[in-house]
Amino acid sequence: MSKTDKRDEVVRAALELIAELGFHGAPMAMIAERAGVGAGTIYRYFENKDVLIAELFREVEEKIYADLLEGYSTKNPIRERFLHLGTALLRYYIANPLEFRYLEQFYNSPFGVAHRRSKLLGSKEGCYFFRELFEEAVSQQVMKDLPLVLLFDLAFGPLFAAARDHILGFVTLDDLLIARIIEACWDGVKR
Amino acid sequence: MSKTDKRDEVVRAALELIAELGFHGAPMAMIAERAGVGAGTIYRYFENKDVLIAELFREVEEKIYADLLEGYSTKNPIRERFLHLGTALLRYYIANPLEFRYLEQFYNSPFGVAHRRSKLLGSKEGCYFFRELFEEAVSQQVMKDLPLVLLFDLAFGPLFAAARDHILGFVTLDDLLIARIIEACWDGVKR
Amino acid sequence: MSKTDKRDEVVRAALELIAELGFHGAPMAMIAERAGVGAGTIYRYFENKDVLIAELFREVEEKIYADLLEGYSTKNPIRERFLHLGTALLRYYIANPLEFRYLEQFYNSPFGVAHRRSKLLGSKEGCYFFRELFEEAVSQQVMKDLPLVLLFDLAFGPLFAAARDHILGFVTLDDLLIARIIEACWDGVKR
Amino acid sequence: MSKTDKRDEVVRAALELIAELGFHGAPMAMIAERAGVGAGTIYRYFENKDVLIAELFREVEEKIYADLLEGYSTKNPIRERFLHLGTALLRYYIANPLEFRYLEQFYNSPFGVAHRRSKLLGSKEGCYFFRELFEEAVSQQVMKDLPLVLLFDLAFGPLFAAARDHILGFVTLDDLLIARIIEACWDGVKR
DNA sequence: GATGAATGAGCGTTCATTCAT
DNA sequence: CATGAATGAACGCTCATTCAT
Repeated sequence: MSKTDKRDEVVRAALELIAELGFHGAPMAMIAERAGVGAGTIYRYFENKDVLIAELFREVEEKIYADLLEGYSTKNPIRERFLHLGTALLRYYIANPLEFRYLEQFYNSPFGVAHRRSKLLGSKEGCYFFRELFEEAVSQQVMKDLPLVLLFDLAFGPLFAAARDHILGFVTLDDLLIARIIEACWDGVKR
Repeated sequence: MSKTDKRDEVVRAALELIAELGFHGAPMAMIAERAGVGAGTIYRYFENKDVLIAELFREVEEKIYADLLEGYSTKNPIRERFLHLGTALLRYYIANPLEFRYLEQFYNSPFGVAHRRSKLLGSKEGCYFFRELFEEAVSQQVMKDLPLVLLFDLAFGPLFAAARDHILGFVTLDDLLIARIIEACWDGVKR
Repeated sequence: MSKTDKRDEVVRAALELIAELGFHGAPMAMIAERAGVGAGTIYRYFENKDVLIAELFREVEEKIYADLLEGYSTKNPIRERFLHLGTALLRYYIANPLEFRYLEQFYNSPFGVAHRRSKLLGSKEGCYFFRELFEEAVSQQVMKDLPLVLLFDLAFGPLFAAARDHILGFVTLDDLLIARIIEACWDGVKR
Repeated sequence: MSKTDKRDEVVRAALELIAELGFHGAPMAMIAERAGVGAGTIYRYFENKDVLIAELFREVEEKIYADLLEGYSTKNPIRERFLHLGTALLRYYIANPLEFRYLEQFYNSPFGVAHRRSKLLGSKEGCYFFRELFEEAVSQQVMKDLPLVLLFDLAFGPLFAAARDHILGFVTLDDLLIARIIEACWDGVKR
């Protein structure tokens, strides 16, 4: 097993266990066991548990952004771009329920609040395209004239909630439902 | 201090501390101290910490439902009823940030998932009026023809997100903004 | 067993084990076991291991100072007072080898250095009578005109070393030898 | 880097780090890094950490003895020889504070006790000249008629203490003070 | 009933040592 | 030979829960 393999196993195990059990339900020893490594090994790759959690978040976020941008073009009309991003995001969550539940854990924690704060205040790149799209949409009077934060809430609040309900088995989202949900999100933000 | 007083003090202390510090940041001993009772006393009223957490949730939920129903009449038009409930809920969250943050903690935990499951599958009363309203709205073709769960997501996802952003200081919601958010939620669910 | 009893048991166990095995050879769990209490119990009385170590030092020091001052009078001639203190100190160490070895551990550690520093710079009371005696002796030209620190080194360096050698069994100190050692210490500092 | 070079680098690094941080503050990995070798490499030269510690002590001691004997002649008068050795030793400590602090760590540890025991009981060579000098001094009635161990304590206890206080910055020893300290040590042991 | 001292399993983390490369 | 990634026992410490008072 190569060096990178061990690291990846730790990341995978942490994702699985934290998604299932939460940060506090997933002790380092359990993560190590699931990863098939010694407890001390984790600390070769991650300074401590917090760093592991933050790094795992970064990796998940990166994967998602890469996925969202596939086939995304700023030349398309705003509505189309919105539908593209929304659909891709919801699909991604549904296809990767562990990652989704991990994100839930992360956002709902001191890490998440700090992250959200720095993303809003500073110019945390990565999701620049969301901000770009929404600012353009507002300036062109295609979206409601509301603070960006609230537009995000209107657009992604339902999306996140729907993904969760699908993953928990409260509803089963097929292509049609996905499309209708994203349309409804658009209805919420559009002028 | 009467028996009921002690119990209430424990509930209040638990709400404050868990809202501020999370379940894991609020040890029983700390709750006891804040409540002004002995650590063992909590166990006279609540079998264990999980039960305290669940019971506290029940009380918060009850208070909220009572608040929402003030001035609510099933005789009013559907849209008006929706706006009433949404506005009241958002206002409640903003006015009671500790309770809101407690709910966040609760929903984002194994408790929350179990609770949501039992509410959807069984017919957990309490929020019957939401279900009534939405079912009526769907059957009268005023709302989109989507599963109830998704309509809830569309309606309350943004609301919850907006409340969180206000409480975290990312935006400041005044009466006008609140009205516009609830209108936007309506845009999301309406046909 | 009363509250104080447990605390005392912890102190006694810590003294024994640290004296025998050093700070690092005496884990908290071992101290707890020797004291006949649970591991967590120690933390009711001492915030952490460092505090336990420091507090234990304080108690030992206090006991020693009390012992030294028995029968000590500043009205006696300087030489007599010196012999009194030196003899009492050496006797104390010999009679309380665990405490002596604990002090050794303590002085030879970051704690000890910090303590020594604050004692020399600030006016850490407790051993004021040593300083008083030596300063008086210097000003009356009975002791060598050297910095106080060095006079302490000349007086107590041999004393400490002799106590250690007795405790380790390299020599057996009886009353006569004790007297001759203290005389020799006096020879070292006297003018 | 030759085999011997690596070994020497390990010894040097261990000296530095243990002197600064103590045995427990200087992990093998840290020593390896400072020495510029792999962690496993240390174990080629030293069976384990204890052996490294003991070996390092032996080397330091050897260096010191070599230094002391420079210009030392058994033909000189006893007092002069005493002053020579004492002065050279104190100067050595002051000029090599890392080695001094290492010795402190070593003496104050199970190693030190064992070493001292074997040196007194067996006839650990190396410092034979100290023993020779003192035995001669006693038999010629120049030194007090005390067990050898105690004479060592009287002579070197203050010396060691003074070196420590200089290194910790509690006093600054210049040539004059050094001379006076060694004189005072002589006062302590002389008849 | 009410208390809070006591408990000990369990946590995150370290580090001397090993061994495949 | 030399390496350093891997190990896992052991550490200091926390906290939900119990129970003698």
